[in-house]
Amino acid sequence: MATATRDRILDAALHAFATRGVEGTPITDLEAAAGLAAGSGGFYRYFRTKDEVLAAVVRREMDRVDAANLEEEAAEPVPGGDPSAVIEARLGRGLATLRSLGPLMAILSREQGRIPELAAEVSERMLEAGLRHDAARLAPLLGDVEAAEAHDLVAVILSALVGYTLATGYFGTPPGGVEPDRFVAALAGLVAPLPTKERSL
Amino acid sequence: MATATRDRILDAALHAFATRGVEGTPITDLEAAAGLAAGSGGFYRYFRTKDEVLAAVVRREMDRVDAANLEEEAAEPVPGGDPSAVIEARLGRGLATLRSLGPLMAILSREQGRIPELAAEVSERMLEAGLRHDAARLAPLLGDVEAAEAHDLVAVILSALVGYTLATGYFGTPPGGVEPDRFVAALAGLVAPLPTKERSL
DNA sequence: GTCTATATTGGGATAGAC
DNA sequence: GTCTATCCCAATATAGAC
Repeated sequence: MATATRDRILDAALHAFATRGVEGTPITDLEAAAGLAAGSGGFYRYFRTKDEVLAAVVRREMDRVDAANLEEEAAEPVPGGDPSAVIEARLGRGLATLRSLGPLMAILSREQGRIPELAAEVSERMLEAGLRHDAARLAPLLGDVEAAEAHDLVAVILSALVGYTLATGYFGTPPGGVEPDRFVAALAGLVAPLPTKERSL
Repeated sequence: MATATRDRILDAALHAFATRGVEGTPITDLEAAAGLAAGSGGFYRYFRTKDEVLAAVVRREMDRVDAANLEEEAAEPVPGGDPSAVIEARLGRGLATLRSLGPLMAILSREQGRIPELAAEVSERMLEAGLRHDAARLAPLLGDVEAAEAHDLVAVILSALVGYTLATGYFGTPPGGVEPDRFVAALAGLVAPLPTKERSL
């Protein structure tokens, strides 16, 4: 099985880059973690540079999450029922998705603008596309809220989820000691009281 | 003036660490930016290692913000008036403070848990203390909201501000293209409709 | 307090055998 | 496809003159 080694390098890189950073991870370590002899050039059979692995790792994670999102949405039941319950459920799933992206977010946090093309790609695929998608799904749930307002609202909600996830990752403990369930409940408590379609009927 | 050089090293380190990371910044560069000859050991007259500069930079920034916060609060007028206007004004100031912390946040994002003691110090001084402080100031504005709810609520608000600031810093553009004023307005629009003291009277 | 010069090391990358 | 061996450079850190 030829490419199994390549996948093991990617697995090792995802974990090592997230915990110790790209600069902080010698290629030697990736070789060792992938079952190659440390210090041998084995790595270079699969990637030319460390940044090439980085890009491959990031793209593989994005693909993985896209696929998971598609699957999840296909499994989602018809959206009938109490809009505020729908909103809370969606917030919970959104937070779970972000948490599954923990290692990727840790890597991006560290690398920041070092590779602008990669940052732009992530911004578009993970942030902006998700934002448009969520705004389109939220709007029909709200009554007399303009589309532009729904857009800003989703930006606020997404920022809250991202900020919570990042802060938890940085410090190892959630801000204020607020556990995920309570966080989602508090956020839903802010969003749900808006005039929803049910109530405005 | 003996310590002027030390301050210039700190200035250079704050900027360089924020943009290129600690690992990505050779001590040589700090020397050059501080007006010393690159490659000379001039740096070592003031700091023993790069991590020692890092800690000094982080603490200086925290001190600076603490001082600014104290000053700002002393200048704040008596909180009479419309609670929702007070809330929006506070959110705006909170976001401005976070943006002034941009370089520090960029540094912390990159370093993550590499120096746990430093991370714990920042978590307590910048996040947890601010959260307790804000919760104590928000609670009297809200009517029939429990103290525990106010606490969770402030965690959500702070997460939103942090997420917005970090995302803007990472990608160079605010999430969804929502500019700070509109972001604050949207967030205030979520918080202000809660039962405030004025309305419940 | 700052310089020139340099010792030293860690790690990226390659050549060529197996 | 993986190994041993090695080249090479960048960057930390020090010694000692000025």
